[in-house]
Amino acid sequence: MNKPITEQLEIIKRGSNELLVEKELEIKLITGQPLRIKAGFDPTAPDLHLGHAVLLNKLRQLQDMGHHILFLIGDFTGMIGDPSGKNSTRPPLTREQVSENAKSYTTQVFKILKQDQTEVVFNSSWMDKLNAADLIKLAATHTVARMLERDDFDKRYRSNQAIAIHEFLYPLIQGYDSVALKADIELGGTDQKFNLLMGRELQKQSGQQPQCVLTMPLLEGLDGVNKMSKSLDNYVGISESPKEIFGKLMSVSDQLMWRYIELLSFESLSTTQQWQKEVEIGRNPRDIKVLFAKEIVTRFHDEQAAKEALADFETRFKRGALPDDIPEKTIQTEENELLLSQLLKQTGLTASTSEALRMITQGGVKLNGNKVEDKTTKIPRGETVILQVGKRKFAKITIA
RNA sequence: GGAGGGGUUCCCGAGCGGUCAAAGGGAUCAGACUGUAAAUCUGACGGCUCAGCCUUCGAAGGUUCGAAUCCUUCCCCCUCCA
Repeated sequence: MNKPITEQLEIIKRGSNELLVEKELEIKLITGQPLRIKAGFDPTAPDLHLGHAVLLNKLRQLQDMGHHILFLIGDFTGMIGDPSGKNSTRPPLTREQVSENAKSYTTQVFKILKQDQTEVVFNSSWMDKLNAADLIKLAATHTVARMLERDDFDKRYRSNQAIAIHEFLYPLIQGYDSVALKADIELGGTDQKFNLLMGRELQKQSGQQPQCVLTMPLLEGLDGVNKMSKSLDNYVGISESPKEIFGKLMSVSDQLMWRYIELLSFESLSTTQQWQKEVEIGRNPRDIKVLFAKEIVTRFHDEQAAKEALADFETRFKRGALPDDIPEKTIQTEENELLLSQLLKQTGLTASTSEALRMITQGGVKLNGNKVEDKTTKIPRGETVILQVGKRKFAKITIA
C-alpha cells in the first residue's frame, strides 16, 4: 500500500493485456484511497475455472495493495445472456437458476479473494428499479453504428448472423453498472473491452470520473484453441478434485503448457524462463508440467493433495496400475447372466450399448484386468468384477 | 408489404431422387507408440435384442418402387427493396 506509485502500476500491469488510461489510474492511486474495483461475472457458469482464476488472481493482487473489490454477479444481465464471444443468442436463465448459480459462485471465489475486502453485489438490485422509460433513456445514449463497432457484433453482422436487439442492451447495462457502483477500475477479459469502455462513457455522462479499464488475457481451454469455458467442456474447475485438476493439467499439450504457466503460475519470471531453457536443452517437458500441476493443486487444495495426485497419476499412467478409489456399484438383474455390453451401459461406463460394443471391438475394455475380445461376453449373476474402459474409467461392479 | 437466399448428425460444413447413417474439418473417444491424459500414427464417432434391424437431415403432410434431395403448408434465420 505504501509502495511508490510506479511500482504499484507495474504490479497492476504485470500479466495484463491492456490498461486504459494509465495516467488516470496514476492520479487515482496518488490519493492513497482504496479504489473501488469492479469485476463482473456471468451467472450462467457456476463452476469457476482457471480462466476465471487469471482475473481473480489479479483482483487478489489489488486487494493485497489495499483496494476494495466489487464482485458483481450479473444476475440481471444473466437473463439477457452475454453475447460476448458467442456466435448466437443465449437462452435466458430463470430467476431461480440465476440465484442458485450465484450462491455457488460466492462459495468458490474466496478460495482466491479475501473475504473482508470483497463486496458481492448483484446488478438486479439497481436494474430492477429502472423502468421502461429509464431503459429507453439509457438506450438513447448510443447509436447502432457505435454498437456495431464491437468486434463480435461486427463479425456476426457481416457474416449474416442474427443479433437480437436486446443484445445491444448488454453493454449499456454493464456500463450502467459502473455508474451505479461508482467504479474506479473495471477488470475483464480482452473480449470485454468494448463493454468496459462503455462504463467510462456512461460515467462521464453522469458526471463521474470515468473508470480505468484493465483487460486480462483469455486463457485457452484444454483444447488449446477456444477460450476456456464450461460450455465447451475444456476447462479445469478450481473446485475439482486434486486428481482431476492434476490429470487435466497433465493433458495440456507441451506447447500450451507455457501459456498456462505464464498466466497462472506464481513462480517468478526468472524461474519460468529457466524452465524454458532447460526444456530447450533436453529436459522432459513433462517434468515442468508436473511442477506446474502440483503448484495449482496445492493452491486450490494443499501440498499433501498435490503429492497424492502425482503419485496416483504415476501409478495409473506410468505403470498402468488400478487407482485405489474405484467406484463400486451394484447392478440388479432378473437374468442369470448379463451381457458385458449391457453392463457397461447400465453402469454408465459407456453412454450406450453401441458405444460399449465399439469399445470392445477397439480393444478398450478390460474385465478384471484382461482385455475383452469377445463382444458376446456374459457375466453371471453373483459375480463381482472390475471393469475398465479406456485409461480413465473404472468401476467395481457386483451383479445381484 | 415485395423479391431472393438459407435451416444437415456435438460444432463448422458438403450433399440436392437411389450407391446416404449422410464427404471434409474440428471436438471427442479407443488403440499403437511414448516422455504424459504431450506430440505423432491408426481407427471409431445415431440407437438397438449389432454381420440384422430401427430412428435421423427445421416441423407437419404429399408425390415416388425409393426423398436430406421434388411438391404443399407452417416455424425460424439472413440479404436487398419499401
